[in-house]
Amino acid sequence: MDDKATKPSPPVSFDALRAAILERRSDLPKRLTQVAAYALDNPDEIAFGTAASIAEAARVQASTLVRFAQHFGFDGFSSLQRVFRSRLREKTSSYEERLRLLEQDSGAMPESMGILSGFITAGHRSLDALAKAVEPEALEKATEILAGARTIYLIAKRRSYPISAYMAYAFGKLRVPCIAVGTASGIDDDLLALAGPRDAAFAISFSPYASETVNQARAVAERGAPVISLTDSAFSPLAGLSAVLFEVAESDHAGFRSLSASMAFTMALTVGIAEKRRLQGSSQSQS
Amino acid sequence: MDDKATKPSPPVSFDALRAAILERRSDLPKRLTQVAAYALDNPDEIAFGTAASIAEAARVQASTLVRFAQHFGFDGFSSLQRVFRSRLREKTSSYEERLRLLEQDSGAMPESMGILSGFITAGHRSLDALAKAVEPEALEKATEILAGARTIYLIAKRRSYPISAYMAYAFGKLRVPCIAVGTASGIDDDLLALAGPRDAAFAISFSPYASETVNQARAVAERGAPVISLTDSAFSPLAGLSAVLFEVAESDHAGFRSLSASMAFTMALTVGIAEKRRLQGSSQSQS
DNA sequence: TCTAGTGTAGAATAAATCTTCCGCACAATT
DNA sequence: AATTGTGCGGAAGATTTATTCTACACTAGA
Repeated sequence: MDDKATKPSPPVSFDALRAAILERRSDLPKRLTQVAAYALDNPDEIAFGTAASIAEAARVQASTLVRFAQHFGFDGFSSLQRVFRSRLREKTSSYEERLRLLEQDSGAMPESMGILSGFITAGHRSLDALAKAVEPEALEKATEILAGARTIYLIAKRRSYPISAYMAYAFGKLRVPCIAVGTASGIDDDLLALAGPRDAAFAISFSPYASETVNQARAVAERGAPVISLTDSAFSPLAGLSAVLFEVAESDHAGFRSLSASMAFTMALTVGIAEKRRLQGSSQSQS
Repeated sequence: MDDKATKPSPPVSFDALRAAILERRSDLPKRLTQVAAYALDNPDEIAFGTAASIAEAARVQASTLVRFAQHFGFDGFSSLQRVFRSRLREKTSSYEERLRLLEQDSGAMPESMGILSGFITAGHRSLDALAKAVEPEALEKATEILAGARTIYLIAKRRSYPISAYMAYAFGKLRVPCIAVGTASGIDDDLLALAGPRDAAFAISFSPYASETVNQARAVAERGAPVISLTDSAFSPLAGLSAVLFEVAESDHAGFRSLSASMAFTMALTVGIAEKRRLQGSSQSQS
């Protein structure tokens, strides 16, 4: 009995399971075949539903589902369901797997390397999330607004400051007029007083939000200049006053974030703006 | 009692729920805000996890999740979870496809999105290269040297400056004494004159190498402080004077680099240093 | 036709999960 | 400074959910 019940092979990946099902499909009992067909046709249902609901949908008994799972070496239905869920999770992130290898043998490597691989993983994840989160229309609109601005005001403090610093550097190289607010000495308010409807601002603020950033962004907005914001949550206080808001959730490692995705995003924005200005600049004679 | 508990509006679509959360976020109690933020930032977790696991991840009590759900008119947590799950069903397989479509017919998508996906790709590549390029021994040694230093001098100009700015920020948070050289006004040389064998420096320079960075790094090295360097080529002028040299080739898109990998690397170094100092600090009584 | 064996359904059991409730703490208001 | 109200945490209770078990039905072979 035990040589039948004890399967040495509980497939861990969805693909492996799928292959196993297809292989043994022909010599499976009637109801189990039924389950197999349903499982392959409606994997999402299996992932989300309860045993009862799935059983009903597949016109089987709940216990049949358990038997099905056990036939393939699983502990029970729940274990099988886990495979179906993980499939949905990792639908987009093939990096997860690749980097899990790195994380695994982190026992052998020095701690510092473990930390590094953690940040690399977080970076990959962040970039994936970035790709998903950004709406093309929003990005296009933001680029347009900022490209059309006379002067671009960069507002960022603390953790976000390095990003604006890099933007300022790049804008300088690209000959796009911009002013980084809050670099030093309290002349910020005087600088912001120059802003008008023909200008625009780009504000960056991550979670603990610096009140100064918000205040300055608001000041600019009140002077009629559209504000484009980059933040890490829709809860950001910048949400209310922004013409366009980008939400980029930067993954963290051990509580620290590496700005990898934010950097990629802002560079794209920066280059996009410069590109658009180059095209506009030839027709409109605003040197 | 019933007019408070009986909300007429249990949002059925995820978007409606999201909107409702955003609208009422400001007048939500503390923990409920916490849940709201977590929910919007990690919708997948809510869809898959159990109340207990989600509660733990969001640092809340399980009962708070139920209260949260009820605040928005749901029957209980399960009803709310159903909304999150339905979202996943719809969006399933639309993410990656969308990006792939964008990459394929880049004529159809706005140019700005094409630039973004280019930078994202470059970022992934950079991170992969980083994982391969860094020698665990070198990283460990660098961490050790910098952790043992009395003061860490950060030397970076131009394109590298944002990186050192972020390091300075992180070091400040972690209470690691450091000095960012070259912030403003030409007192750099005076600052560097304070460096000695018990200190250490971290220099970053990418091509075209700023001569000032090299000079300052050399000055520190000559005063006996070991220099750790991050650069993009073994031919960097920093190569000769560095105790440890890291070579990280950042992929570019259209000639611009996004610092994604450099950021990940320096954050790993920063956190590694802080971690090591924390361990050392308990034995050595250097407050 | 009878018998042995395997598969299935449904109920009972066990486990996990969600929900409710109550005491406490904190904050705002008088 | 006292008081009232609201929010929170934790544990007990209720419900849903998965699993096991037993009796029955069907098929195949003699």
